[in-house]
Amino acid sequence: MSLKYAVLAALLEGEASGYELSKVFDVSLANFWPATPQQLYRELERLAADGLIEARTVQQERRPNKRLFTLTEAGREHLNAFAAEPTRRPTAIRDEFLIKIQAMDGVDPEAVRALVEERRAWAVGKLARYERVRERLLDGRTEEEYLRDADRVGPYLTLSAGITLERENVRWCEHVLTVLKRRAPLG
Amino acid sequence: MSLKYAVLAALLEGEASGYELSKVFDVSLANFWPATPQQLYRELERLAADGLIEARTVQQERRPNKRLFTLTEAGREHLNAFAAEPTRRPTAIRDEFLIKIQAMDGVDPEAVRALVEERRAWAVGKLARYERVRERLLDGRTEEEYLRDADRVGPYLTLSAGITLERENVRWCEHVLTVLKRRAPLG
DNA sequence: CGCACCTATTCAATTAGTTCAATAAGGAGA
DNA sequence: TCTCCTTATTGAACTAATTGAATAGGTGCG
Repeated sequence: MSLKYAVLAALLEGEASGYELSKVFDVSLANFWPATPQQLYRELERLAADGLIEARTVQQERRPNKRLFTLTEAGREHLNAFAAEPTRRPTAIRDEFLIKIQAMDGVDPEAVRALVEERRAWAVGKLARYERVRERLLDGRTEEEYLRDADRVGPYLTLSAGITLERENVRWCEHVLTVLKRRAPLG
Repeated sequence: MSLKYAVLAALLEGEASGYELSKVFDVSLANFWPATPQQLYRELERLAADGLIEARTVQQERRPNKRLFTLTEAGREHLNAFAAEPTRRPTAIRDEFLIKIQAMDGVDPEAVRALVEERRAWAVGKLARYERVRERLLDGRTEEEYLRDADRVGPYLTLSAGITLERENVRWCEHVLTVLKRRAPLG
């Protein structure tokens, strides 16, 4: 449903192939709408059929050919209309890890510790990657300057939401680890 | 895939009907694995067929009859085994609103402001509901006492993750609103 | 030289999730 | 009394997402 708009929004950054988008959707940018490569290729076909994006094939000599997609004017308008509408669906979070935490009291504390430690490491890594993207966007300016003067602030604001999320994630994990330590000596 | 375990984990709180679970999955508890009533009823059928939960029908005079489900010993063990395993799937967030923010630079600032304001109000409401659940769980004790002494801390820890999330959500929204105000006079 | 990995895309099958609606009885309020 | 809301569950149809694999040339490593 919204994958459509996630793809259009990703193409605001410029021309991209399905493969490039699948990298972006996997790691950095669109962390608020995950999609597998298969989903993206299908969606790109549909969007092209609807005239919201345009494809051109680029012949490559030492690589498989690729198809690069760009937003059409119709696609841009479609996206803008969507972005101006009130939000229909609330945020949906699916987190296997938190199910495990909910049920942690029936589990060996050492296994729980390992779980939380893994999560923490993962969040730390993601945070570092986000911070690097942030530095690249700011390019020497302060956040205040950037947010006052830049042409586009949307990508920066979603990024800063991601940074906050992962920062709090790390703090939460560390909190849980101290709780586990405090409870351990009793067991 | 994990809906199964989300349901089992929800039943750790005690016997419940499909209807009751659908309320819990909708609002308070399992905010990290949303599910519609239809999904829950289907999943409950499957779990009962697999012997992980047991059903009993309760005749009601002034209401439709309901079927109450409880964890079986097999179900409890199944859940514990799952919770001790390393997490396979990373957190998946699907957020239509953040797609709109990503694309906000092509949109009337007043429409964006309304969007963010709506999101803020929603987060404030959710936070208030979470805080009420928290007070009920703590029941006069301090957090430190609770986390040291309570039989089960899983539900409290997932709740506190939710509280942190919404708190930061509110702060982020307020930040974006000040950014919009600063940029508005220029347009 | 062989193996594994990267780019780049596509197909097929299956499972998961959404949407709409029907049923059925009681309670609340105009 | 008419209508709408709540409890409680079920059915069917549909769309979206996941999984696994196939293809195919190139690069890097030991």
